Amino acid sequence: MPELPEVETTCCGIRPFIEDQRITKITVRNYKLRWPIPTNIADILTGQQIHTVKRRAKYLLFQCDTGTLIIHLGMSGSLRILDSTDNVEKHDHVDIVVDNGYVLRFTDPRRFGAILWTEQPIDQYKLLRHLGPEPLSIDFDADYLSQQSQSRKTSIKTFIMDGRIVVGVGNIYANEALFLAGIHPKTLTGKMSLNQCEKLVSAIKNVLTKAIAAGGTTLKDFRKSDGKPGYFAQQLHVYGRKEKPCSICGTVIQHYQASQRATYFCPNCQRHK
DNA sequence: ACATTGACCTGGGAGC
DNA sequence: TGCTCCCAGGTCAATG
Repeated sequence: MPELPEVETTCCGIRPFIEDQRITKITVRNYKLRWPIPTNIADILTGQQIHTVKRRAKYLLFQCDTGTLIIHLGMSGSLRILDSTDNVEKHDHVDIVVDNGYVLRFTDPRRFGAILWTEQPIDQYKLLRHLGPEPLSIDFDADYLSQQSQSRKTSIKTFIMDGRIVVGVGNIYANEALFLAGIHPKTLTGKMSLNQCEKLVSAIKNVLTKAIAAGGTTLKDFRKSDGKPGYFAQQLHVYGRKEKPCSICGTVIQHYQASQRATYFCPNCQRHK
């Protein structure tokens, strides 16, 4: 589910309640996520202080005294701040209680999420080591995208969803960014002009920034840390709009499957070049 | 080295 | 009402 804007929204939402707090209790109700939660996680973390709460790609990173707690929301995960551990529901897998009394609760129906622990420097950790630049950083620009795209042989949509190229762009925002840039999703990366790369980089930064401002996109499961949905779904131009008219030109939005991912585009606004 | 596919899970909606 | 099938925001690991 959550792409960069949803993870960023979560990060900013929980930070004021969690940063600088000490962990007083951890309850794990189900250890089986994408990878098993370390069985000794409560022993390791109880009593440790959380110094910072940060986001890298779609990972949430909690820098503690002796290492980093890593949380990924997978497809259906969310983290909420609660003021008690009451009303535990079916998919509420983990509670982290801190000494101001608040509870950070991890909920994830599909259990594609992950909760891990490492004592390594975080950028050397296996899952983060090969990640590309943050899309909202100055390192992600048209020259970079153009340079990376030359040697590769795949579609531009697959390319911008590859975390080794740029992080945080999932299926929703890949569709939206290509629409905003006027680029057909099947365009081969090697055929991208520098001008197209410029348009695409701006479109990615633009759509992610606006989605963060709206609190992310809630299609189904995503909840902000206060339990409310994000409102960016109202601003989607193509994602999920199969057979509806394009909001710009009225042409019917087309749809196809590409490596098991739904792809949506306007055949008029996004012509093959 | 790169590109593609399968796998991991649950729940909701469509269609019969 | 109930069953079956298909689909969903991610991404690693295995395969070609």
